[in-house]
This record gives sequence, C-alpha cells and structure tokens, in this order.
Amino acid sequence: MQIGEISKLTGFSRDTIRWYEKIGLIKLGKQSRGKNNYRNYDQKTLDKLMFVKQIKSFGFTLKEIADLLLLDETNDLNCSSVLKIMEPKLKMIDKKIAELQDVKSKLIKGKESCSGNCRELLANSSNSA
Amino acid sequence: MQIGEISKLTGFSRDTIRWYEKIGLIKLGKQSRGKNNYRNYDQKTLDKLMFVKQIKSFGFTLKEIADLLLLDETNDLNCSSVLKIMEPKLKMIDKKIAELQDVKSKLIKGKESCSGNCRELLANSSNSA
DNA sequence: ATAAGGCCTGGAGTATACTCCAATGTCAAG
DNA sequence: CTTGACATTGGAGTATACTCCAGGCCTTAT
Repeated sequence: MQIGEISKLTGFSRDTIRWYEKIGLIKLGKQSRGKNNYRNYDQKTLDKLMFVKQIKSFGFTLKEIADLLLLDETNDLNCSSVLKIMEPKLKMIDKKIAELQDVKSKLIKGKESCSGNCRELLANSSNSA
Repeated sequence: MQIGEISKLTGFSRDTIRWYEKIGLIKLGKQSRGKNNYRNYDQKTLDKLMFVKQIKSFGFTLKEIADLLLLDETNDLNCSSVLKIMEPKLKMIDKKIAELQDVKSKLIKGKESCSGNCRELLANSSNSA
C-alpha cells in the first residue's frame, strides 16, 4: 500500500510517516520502492505504526519506541532484551494507572459532592503524588 | 518559601517554575515579592505545582493545565465548568487505563511464554488499538 | 495531451516545554 | 566587609515532534 493509504489507516500524516522513517522508527528496504520510487508498505509496517500510535499515547518518546522496534529490525529481539527495556516501563505503567485512577476518583468525588467550587479538589490532589 | 525550596519540594527546576509563572500557569501577586524582589511561595502554590506534576505525567499539556488552574484563580471554579473540561479527560483517562492494561498484559504474556523472540508481541499489538 | 491528484526530496518553519547564560542584586556568616 | 550562596532579569539556545512548502516527477481519466 502507498503512503496515502497507510496514512489514512493509521491517522498519521504522510509527513509524519516519512519523518518516522527518517528517524529510523520504521524502515523501508530498497525493494520497498516501486520503479516510480513510491514507498510501498506492507501489513507489518502497518502493525508497527498502530503499535507506535498506541504506546505513543501514554508518553513513550519516539526514541524509546525506536529502540524497541530497532531490536526487532536487527533480529535481536529476544525477551530478555525487550524486558530490560520494558521492565521500567511496566512499573511506569502501573504507576500511571494508579495515578489516573486516583485523579479520576477525585474528579468523580468532586462531581458528586460539588458545592459551588472545586478548590478542595485542587488543594488535595498533591496528597498522593 | 523561596524558589529554591519549592524547586526541591516539587522537583521542578527554578527555571521551570519561573517559566510556569511566565505562561500563567502559576501566579504571584505583587505582595508575593519581598523587598528584595525574591519570589515567596505559599502552600497553595506548592499544592498547585504538585497537582501540575501529577497531571502532566499523563499527557495533559501545560495549556490545558493552565486553563484549569485559571478557573480557580478567577474564582470561577464551579463544578460544571471544571467538568466541562474534565469530562473528555476522564474518558481519555479511562481509555488510557484500558490501553495500558492491554499493553501490560501483552508484555507479561510475552514474558511468560517467551520462546526466543517477541515478534508476535509487536505483531499483535495493533489488534486492540 | 492536459489536468488533477498522488508521490518525491530537501529544507525551512512551528509549537511545546524547557534550559542555559550573563550581568547583576541580596543576604548571612566569618 | 568580603565571600559564597542564594536571588533577579531578558534573551538566546535546545530537544522533540512534527508541519509546510517549493519544485518536480508519475499516473489516470477525459
């Protein structure tokens, strides 16, 4: 598939997809270009971009994502190396989930017992940080 | 308390705290400066900064945070206005929690049934995105 | 054959969020 | 009364992640 199509499927702009290629987040072998020099993407790249989209949404930097995908590219993706990278991320994920739930419950509590203003919502939110 | 102390307590650099003031995220009335022109912070500002730290960590922009805190500043912080802002954020939070748990379970599953590489981990991660 | 629309490249520009610096002022201790 | 550690300002510089554009080449429909 061409860049326009994968752009529509992923929601990333063409420029963003080319940018991701430039910084090494996704790669295109020379055989991936038709004689017209257009990029051709396969399902695997689409999968990768969807993965990128997902993990980007909770604060992984492109560098971190690239490091992870690079392991796959170089056929060096065994679990221990992945987990070395992911272990702290898992901890971060747990922490984020906990914090999100904390904030959420404060917001909901504020909503239920609202009496004109929500100052206490802001005032108390540092207690668990 | 002076900027150095609040910096230590919050983990934000002095420059960052001054930056936050500049963009209107925190405010200092003129009475908050001693005769030496040093900034003096109170507990309320510390609370705010801790709140900023917390919600910043899951992807709120400073603009969004500033909008929320501005409502408080202007004494216009009633629940309906907060919730207008927070409602979509709550949905986002729920979505993020779900995605984080999804990714986490994939990573853990990959960890448990690891057989040399984790390609399937990456290959399957778009299924739920 | 020509027009519309898709693709290419390289490079400049933008938004966000800091981060660093120089020159200078303030304050507490020895 | 000087030294060191704190503070001030404005402005420049950096990192990340795009976003836009000019100039130009391919493809498809009329």
